[in-house]
Amino acid sequence: MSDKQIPPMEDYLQATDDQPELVDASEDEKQKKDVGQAQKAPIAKRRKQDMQFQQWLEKNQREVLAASREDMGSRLERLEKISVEKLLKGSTERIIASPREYQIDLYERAKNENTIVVLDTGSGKTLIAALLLRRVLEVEIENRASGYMPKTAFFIVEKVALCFQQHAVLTSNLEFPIGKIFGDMKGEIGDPEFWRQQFSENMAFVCTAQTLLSMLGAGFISMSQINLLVFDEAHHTKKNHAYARIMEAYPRWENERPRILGMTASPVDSSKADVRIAAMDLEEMLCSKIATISDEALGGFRDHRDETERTERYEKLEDPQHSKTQLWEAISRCIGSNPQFKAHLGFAKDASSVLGTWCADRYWQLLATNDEMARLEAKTGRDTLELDVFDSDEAMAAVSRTRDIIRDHQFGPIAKDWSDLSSKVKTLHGVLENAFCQRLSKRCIVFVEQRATAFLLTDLFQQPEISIPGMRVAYMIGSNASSANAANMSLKGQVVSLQKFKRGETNCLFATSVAEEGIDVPECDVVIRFDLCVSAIQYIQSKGRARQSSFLYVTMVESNNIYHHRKFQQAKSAAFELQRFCRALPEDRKVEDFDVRPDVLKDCESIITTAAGGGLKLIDSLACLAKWISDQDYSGSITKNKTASKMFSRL
DNA sequence: ACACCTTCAAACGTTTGCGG
DNA sequence: CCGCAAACGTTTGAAGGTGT
Repeated sequence: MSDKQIPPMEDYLQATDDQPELVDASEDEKQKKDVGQAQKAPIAKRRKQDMQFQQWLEKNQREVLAASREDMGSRLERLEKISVEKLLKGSTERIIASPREYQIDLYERAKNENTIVVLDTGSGKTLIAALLLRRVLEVEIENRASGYMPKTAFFIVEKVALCFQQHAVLTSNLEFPIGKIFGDMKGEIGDPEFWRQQFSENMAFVCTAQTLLSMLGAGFISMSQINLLVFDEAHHTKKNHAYARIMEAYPRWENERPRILGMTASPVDSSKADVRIAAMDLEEMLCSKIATISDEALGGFRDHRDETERTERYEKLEDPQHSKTQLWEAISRCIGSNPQFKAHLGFAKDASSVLGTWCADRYWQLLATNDEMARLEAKTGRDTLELDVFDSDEAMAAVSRTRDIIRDHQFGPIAKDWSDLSSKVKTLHGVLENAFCQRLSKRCIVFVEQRATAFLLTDLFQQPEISIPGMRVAYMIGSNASSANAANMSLKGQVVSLQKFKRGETNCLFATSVAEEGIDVPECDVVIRFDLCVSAIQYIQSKGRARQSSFLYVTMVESNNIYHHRKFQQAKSAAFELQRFCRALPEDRKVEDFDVRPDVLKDCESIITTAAGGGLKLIDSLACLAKWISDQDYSGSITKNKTASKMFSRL
């Protein structure tokens, strides 16, 4: 394992010490990777290394220059090539210099007690966290100088992408060394030496919840060594979510405990329970008090806002049973029994109703051109392998027959009168046309429920028959490959398409719920909910997307559908209720010393205490045990965590 | 119960670039 | 010219949440 470590920097720095001032500290990591091969090299080789470094430097500078330029066109093809980290780095500016009054206000409160800050996305939650972090780290430096045990601050996020983003923001705003941890560091994780080094180098970390949890479990760090916990999107703290598990380790009754700052746009995200109870549960879980600000406090920042909220009605949709296309029938006859295609068939049937027959057929066309088809074919072969050979052949033949059907099918253009598009799509087209042609909107986000819908709509609005001048579409969806769908997007793909949207290369984004959290596009001034918005949090979050002075929020509701209307009204009133609750004075809902109800903490007691001092919960103990065994390395028979953990999970 | 969404980690596969 | 290793992408599995 030790031979896989990254070679030390010294060799390299010596070789290039003619230009040390050009070495930006934040680039160290990349450098190490780029020139990691630099070892004890003969002169000639060293010169070559120098040259490579020079080239790398130049390349890097070109990229930085390009990033700072507002020159879209020439960057278009480059964008895909730059690493995720680079992409995010170029887009952050220094924000800490100019805090607003309400931010100072909330910061003061967070300084004195555990707080959950409730603010709309885009109104600078991160800035409050940065202020608090700076303060805590300053105190920490003093403490360390007077000989106290060193402590570390953690900024906990939920997604890897946010980890990059927040790290970029924090490092560009604070002078302190901040590390970044997420699950991608395969070799280093589980190596105590690595962590010791990390802790000595950095005073704060941005990390995903999971990784912090495993660190706590393995005893690399304990709660007593932490001075600050910042939870991004804190409303996730519930049930057995990683946030909640971290909080289980939190010493609730001691004085010397980490300060907590939760940040969220809306403290609850369920629609069934009473919002007040849910919000109080959250306060209990996080041992914190909810704090927010009134509209007046937001002041001029929001006064000139001209919000319009509208509901668009569309004609009742066709029954999926009656709108099936001929192509669908043909394919269904062919592979209807293949479970691999069930999802596709189901979606296509719905699509023919919700989006229109043209889209439904188009779906198959896109599916066939994608590699998806080949994959499904291969999977069909694998799945049926154990069965009868005859069955297997039969299934494979059906798949390839389907391919032929799709290939031979005549895919016409969209009909002139749009009769093969659904009323919903036509309405959406009208709204978008209005937005881009008359309002001259800059950016628009359309939220949909399913990923394939986003994919299809993106394709649809690129068709010449229907496209709107000046509108450039893209889509953004999550990255679960396993769910059988033509549409897919890796983490990098998400970042790239979001960056393009921010920069204006695309100005209309079709997105699933991934985009509801975390992203922040200031220019965005139109938000459309294509599928019904079902819960209060969706309503708040998607409204919070936009913070342009004139801003349009459109919800699409089926006309004469009483259920839709009621659902929407419920979400709206819940959102209103929640707002009122948060703005009530804290005294009205005081949680006395966080007397935690027993049922909230019923299975929190730690059952094992490791030598390193980490309390283990039952849920983590198996993994830990498996790891310990794999560390022992019994003659290579059990070398992988997974093997061991599978063994134990059978017990 | 089920289908849908999300996440992370680990295991594979493929490309690319370098050195012998 | 060939072979190896790093980087990157893809697939799989397990977990969690939500809502009908």
